[in-house]
Amino acid sequence: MPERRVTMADVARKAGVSPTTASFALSGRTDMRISDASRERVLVAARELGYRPNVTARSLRTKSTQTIGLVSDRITTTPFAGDVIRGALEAARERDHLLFITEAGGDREAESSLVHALLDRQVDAVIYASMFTRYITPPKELYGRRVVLLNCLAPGFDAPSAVPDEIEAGRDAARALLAAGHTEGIWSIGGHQAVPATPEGIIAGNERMRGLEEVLRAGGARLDGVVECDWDTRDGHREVTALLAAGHRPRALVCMTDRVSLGAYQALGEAGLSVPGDVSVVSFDDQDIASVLRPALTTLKLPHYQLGRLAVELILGEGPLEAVVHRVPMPLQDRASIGTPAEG
Amino acid sequence: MPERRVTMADVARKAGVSPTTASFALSGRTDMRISDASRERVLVAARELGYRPNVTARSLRTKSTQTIGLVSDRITTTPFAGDVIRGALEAARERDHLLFITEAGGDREAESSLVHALLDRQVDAVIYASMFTRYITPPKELYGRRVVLLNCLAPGFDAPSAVPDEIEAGRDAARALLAAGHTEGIWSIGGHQAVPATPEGIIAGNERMRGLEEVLRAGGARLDGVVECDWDTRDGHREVTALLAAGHRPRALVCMTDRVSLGAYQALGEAGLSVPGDVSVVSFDDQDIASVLRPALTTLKLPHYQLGRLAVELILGEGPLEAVVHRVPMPLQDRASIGTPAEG
DNA sequence: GCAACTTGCTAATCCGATTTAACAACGGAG
DNA sequence: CTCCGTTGTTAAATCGGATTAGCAAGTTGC
Repeated sequence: MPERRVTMADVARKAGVSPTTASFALSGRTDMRISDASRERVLVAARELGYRPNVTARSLRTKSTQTIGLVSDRITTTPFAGDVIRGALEAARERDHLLFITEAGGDREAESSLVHALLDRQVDAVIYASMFTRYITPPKELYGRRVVLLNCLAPGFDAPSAVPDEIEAGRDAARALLAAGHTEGIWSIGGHQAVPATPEGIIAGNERMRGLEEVLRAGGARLDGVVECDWDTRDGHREVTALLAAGHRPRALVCMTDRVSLGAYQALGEAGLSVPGDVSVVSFDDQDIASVLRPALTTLKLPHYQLGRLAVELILGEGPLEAVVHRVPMPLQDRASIGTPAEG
Repeated sequence: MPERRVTMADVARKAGVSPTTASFALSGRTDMRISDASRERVLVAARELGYRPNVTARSLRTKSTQTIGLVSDRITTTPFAGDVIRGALEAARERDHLLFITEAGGDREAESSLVHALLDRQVDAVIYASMFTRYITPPKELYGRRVVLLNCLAPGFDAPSAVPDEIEAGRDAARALLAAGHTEGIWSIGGHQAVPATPEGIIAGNERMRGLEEVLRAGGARLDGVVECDWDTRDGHREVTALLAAGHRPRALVCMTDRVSLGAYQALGEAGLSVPGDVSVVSFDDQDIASVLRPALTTLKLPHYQLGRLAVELILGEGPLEAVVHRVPMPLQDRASIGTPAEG
């Protein structure tokens, strides 16, 4: 049976001082004068009794619970976004904070009620997270609170955002292709996701394409074509198959996700084309499959761990939060799917 | 700025009653006599003021925080185990509870300090979770507390466990093969994981193999061989390649994980063998790739969502927890990788 | 008509800390 | 020998609820 917890009163009694003195000694405040002797006695008593402060009781007075709430749509669900949680968890632990994780499944009402549940428990701050980068409107309960937006943007809402630097990732994809000598026969599979399954999901597509085209153009190259489609394996397979069937002979594919790349690999394989011998592939996201495909996929990694970590670091930083957009680099995972262009 | 929260005292004042009456009216207790008129006035006042009880303050008195802690080694990290979190989250939400998620990375000291951090915050109960099924020793801080073990077993520790029913899964794999007509040329790739990267990680392997062999034998079939190896893509690829090179001609592979299956697919493909025309494949886990491979992989799903949900349901159930092992079924995801045995 | 209940409500206390205000004891200045 | 400031300590209030004990007023019993 969990025996009664040791309270500060127990410590004070054992040390032969008042609870007030014990409190000051334990909190180590210097503005209240406690003799070294008393302080020592309290500390020893606390150690011997295995005293641990009751955070709940403390926070009733201080208002601070050393606790952060994280509200997401479905962030824990997506296969690799667990990294967001891990980054946030580690950063929180380094600072002796705990995280409430919640998931609203995209339901506004659930979102509100979860935020209430968090506020009822006196969380110090809230991280509002999205599964994919998009514009959002935070629930009204969050206005005026200490908030950081993770993987989403809310213009007009006074809070910092942490998002992947998709534009620079697009540029890096182009640079990797140019460096290997690619200047023509370059196709984008997935494009801007202009007709996406998710109407808000256009940030990643637009920004990746913008960076890609900018650097390609500056390097004297260009895109032969952009295939607009959804971003799943099936789409990649279908569209690349169609592309080849239409008589095109691409030298390099820029696939907008690793899942699209997998579909592209399958379609190329079925057509007897090899990667990267016949066709180079560069991708985005760095999901699990990327490193396991044959050949291993060169891709720009979504910095989930860093995003989670940054969100916590921002929220636990000193001073007021400023409505700044923090763009986190997407590192190039340089593997084996880019080669020199195949001969005519 | 977040204006001062509405307290029960505010509600009482507005309703013209004492805080005591307000408390009773709001908590809806029937053992204290409150007139319908007063109750109604309090409820209206609370609604108009948007009153929400301060859970922190309440729990100081009641000891219950409506909060559960989850301690895991690295559960948020593994690609698909986010489902565990989701299951737990949903079950908790249905019961108006919130979850503290923590991750100790396998470090005993970190584990202890996290459990302390949870207890300091007065969590009602703790779920101790493992990434893969294994035997564990819970940190001593958990003894005598309300605990459920998720995906792990601790003989002698007085708490229920929720684990996948690996034995039955092994049986189901065998049944699926038998049903398709396979009786010979059956190989296990991965085996018991008798020399595993993780010395504790033998439960899944042993139990899957046990169920598999039991039903195969009862069905008049048997295993031609068991290839003991680690359970990753690379291992599957290497071992199946070696198997074929040694002149064996398997009709069905039982791969111990989907990653092993992916490796097997690659090796079979390179050898010009087709799935399931030449070789059938049945697998375990049902990771993301399983449904996306070509042909889609028939596999026994690790019931992560159900495990998470069950753990919470157990912990929030009435009465004392009993040290029972709950085996959660692993449903067969019947896809396209099993066919009738190839001729001679 | 008075004791014994019932009904409806509230004052006071508690939970475990933090924090404010005040109070002894002592030393030095004048 | 006072007066004042310093030092070390503590009583009491506070945070926002839950709970216990008790108190008026109205009802019933005989």
